[in-house]
Amino acid sequence: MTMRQPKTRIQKKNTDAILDAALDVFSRQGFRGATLDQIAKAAGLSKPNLLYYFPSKEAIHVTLLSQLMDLWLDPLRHLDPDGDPVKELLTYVQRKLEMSRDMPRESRLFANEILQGAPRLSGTLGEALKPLVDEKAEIIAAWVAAGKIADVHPQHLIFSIWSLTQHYADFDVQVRMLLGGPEADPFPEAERYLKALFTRLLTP
Amino acid sequence: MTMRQPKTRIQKKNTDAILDAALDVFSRQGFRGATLDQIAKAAGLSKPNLLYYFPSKEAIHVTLLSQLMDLWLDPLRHLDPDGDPVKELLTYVQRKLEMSRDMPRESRLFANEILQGAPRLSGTLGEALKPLVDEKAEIIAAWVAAGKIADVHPQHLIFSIWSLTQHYADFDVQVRMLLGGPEADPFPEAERYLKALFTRLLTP
DNA sequence: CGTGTTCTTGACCAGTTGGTCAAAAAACGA
DNA sequence: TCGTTTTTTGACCAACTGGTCAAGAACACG
Repeated sequence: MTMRQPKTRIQKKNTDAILDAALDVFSRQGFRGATLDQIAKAAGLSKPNLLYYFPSKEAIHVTLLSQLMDLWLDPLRHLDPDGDPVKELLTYVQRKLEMSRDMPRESRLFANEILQGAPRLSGTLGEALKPLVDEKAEIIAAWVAAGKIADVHPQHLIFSIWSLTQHYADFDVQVRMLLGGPEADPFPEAERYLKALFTRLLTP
Repeated sequence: MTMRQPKTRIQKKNTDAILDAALDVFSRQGFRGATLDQIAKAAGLSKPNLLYYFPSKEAIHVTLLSQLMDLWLDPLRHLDPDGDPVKELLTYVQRKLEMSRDMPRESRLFANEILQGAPRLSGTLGEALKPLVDEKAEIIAAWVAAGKIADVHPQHLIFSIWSLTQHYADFDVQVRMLLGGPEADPFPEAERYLKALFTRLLTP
């Protein structure tokens, strides 16, 4: 697997299977807790075959994380300084909540990495995340200054959106248990709750 | 180490050192990612000596978790149905935030366990956590019914308190990076922000 | 077809893992 | 003090870890 760009059908199929399986395993076990055997088994490949497509366990993890960062920050990028402030923020909350519902593994992968001190992510965090958050924090600060939303600390507002939405993915086991069984879907009520919360918080 | 109750000075000192070291390691690496060698080194003991005090790696982890649950739920137990509702809840928020500040390792240990699907905790979760949360959710529901706080979903309110406060421990690396450097203490501003948030959310 | 390339795998390796054990070293108690 | 108990450890083990390699199987294509 020295070639980079030209992917045959087989290459595409297998790298996808590997990354999907690795997402399963890494998101549950963390980097150190995951094993190549688990990933290989989940991908339906042999271990040497994994290492034909990726040079190392770490390479799989890094690939996963860098793909994730883009996806993960996308909703924040869409925060429009010219839109209606409260509506913009509520839309952001909802998008993030949908991501927790539809991509819980990605959320847990990210959480695991941060919990461990972000050893493989601190670079990206400073280069991709920080500038974006700074930029959006300024927009929020401008909204506050203009009296269009209530007086809130921009960064902490962003933290609260992240924590409240990602909680439903990362602590999913706990949430479902406390709401009385795995059959019930927590998300419709979560959406209502968060919408009310941020409406009351932000409306001037 | 067959005797259970009668702890000599040495036993107390060493089991404490082991549990403290294990908390460090488990909270960062998760159960599978942690090794007995890491724990032993951090505790200043040899690996066989660890296993003189605890029968297995899992036993150390289980001991930590069961000790933690008690501590962790303590602030919620203090929620007083006869107190002033908003004040009671704000006090709970503040206690939880203080725990994130003063016991971040415990918070991360818990987060790690839940992230992994709570394999070693699902029992305790159902037996200790669920009844307590059910009880306190009823108190909150009664406050809502009496019009003493705004109309919020009790369980989701509790989730939001947990997620918002624990975020400052679990995602500490990210928080500090985005606030501009590890030197600044995020907690004073976090306290102000959360107090305002829950005041606006709960005041009828 | 045939042949060159891509893909797959069984066997293997060195380092690490959780855990054992017997014997030595400390600490204790009379 | 000396014998007993508690504590500590070096040597060791089988299972597992990430990773290698050479050889075979499947595929592409003229």
